[in-house]
Amino acid sequence: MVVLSNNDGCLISRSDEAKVLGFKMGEPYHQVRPLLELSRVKVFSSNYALYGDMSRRVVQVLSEFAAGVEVYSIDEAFLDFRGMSLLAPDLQRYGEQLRERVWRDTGIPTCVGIAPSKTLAKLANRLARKQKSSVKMLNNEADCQTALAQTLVGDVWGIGRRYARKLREQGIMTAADLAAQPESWVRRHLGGVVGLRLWRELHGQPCLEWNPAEDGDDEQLPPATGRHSLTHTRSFGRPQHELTALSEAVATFAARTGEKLRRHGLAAHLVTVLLGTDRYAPGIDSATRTAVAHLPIATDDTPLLTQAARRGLRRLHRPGVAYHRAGVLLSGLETAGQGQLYLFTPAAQLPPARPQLMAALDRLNNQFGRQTVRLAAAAGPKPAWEGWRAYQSPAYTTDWENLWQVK
DNA sequence: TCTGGGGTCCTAGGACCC
DNA sequence: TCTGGGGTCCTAGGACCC
Repeated sequence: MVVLSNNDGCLISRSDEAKVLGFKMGEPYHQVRPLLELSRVKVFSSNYALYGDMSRRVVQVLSEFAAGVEVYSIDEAFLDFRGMSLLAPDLQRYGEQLRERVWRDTGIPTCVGIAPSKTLAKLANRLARKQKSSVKMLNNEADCQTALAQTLVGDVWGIGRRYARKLREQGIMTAADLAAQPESWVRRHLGGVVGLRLWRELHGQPCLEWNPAEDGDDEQLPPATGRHSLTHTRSFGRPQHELTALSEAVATFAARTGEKLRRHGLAAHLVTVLLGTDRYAPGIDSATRTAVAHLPIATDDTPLLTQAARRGLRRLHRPGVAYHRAGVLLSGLETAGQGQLYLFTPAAQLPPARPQLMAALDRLNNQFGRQTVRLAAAAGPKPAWEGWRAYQSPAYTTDWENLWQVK
């Protein structure tokens, strides 16, 4: 079985059998499609509503096992065991219990890595998965050394393809080799302070921030370091030239960013529009061009965001150019309703804030489906630029139509 | 017809300011 | 030989993560 990226573009997830058959992560679907059919591999479009909901359920279980849970990605979380008085053997057992509970309540298999730093915990988790032991603990010098020696340098969290190659060229093959380098060398060759943090983390010295889940049924958490930006971008099903179509796309994307903003209780000062040509066309100085609009006061109001985004688009758009991708990026984020007051402009002249209207909009769209109510500037149900999703599985846990079927 | 999307952090050059 | 120094903003790009 394989799962495809948005627009059914690339292979982004593969079962063990598909891996054995030689299908690679990130391979373009259209290139391997005949081979997939020949091998009778089941193909699925990605289904983020389903994954998001299952992820939420797993996190719910995790939060019963530690005071602090940091949701790092859709399928990973850090648990804060500081201050817990469990001794090593009990900690191991605790990890196993956690895993059993997640399995029982969600049917999702997990692995647990326990270590003094995030980077070492990731490394331990990886070994747990490889060694089929499900829980791996690194709580003394000897175990850490063994684990580092068993890990290729490219498999360390924070070492990507480029750094891995560079390190290998220097004869640094394993995480242990990297940890053995002098600090100054690491600082010089591995992106400055970024590399330094990584190196210290490998030595069991926590250097990465603890960012607990913002979630918050009851907030007694440290100040949210929060996110700095929020985007919605899409590749088009086919290239778009016309300002009208692009404008509809950008308005639709702006509305999505507005929804995300309100869900997180944030407001944005800066609205960036991105417009991209064909990334794969040879020779063209392709790439993405951007335009930024500054809002006088931070807002989470969809009409204002849309207006700003469309203004930016008009500045970017060149007639006759084939655009393959567009997006809206919001930055300069702050907590909604806690913004700087405006000194010189009388309140009556400020852009209108319509929290109730936005709340009503979100309620309707949550209840009756995305885009049930939208701005006229946004695109209708089947826009020309929308891509494919040919093999979508049902979102059983979130889609009320499917819930009825299950009944 | 055809190659994902959402993030973070860091660096650099050009245009501009005083 | 020799060209000020300290800023900001904008845009772009490189590295990494999932």
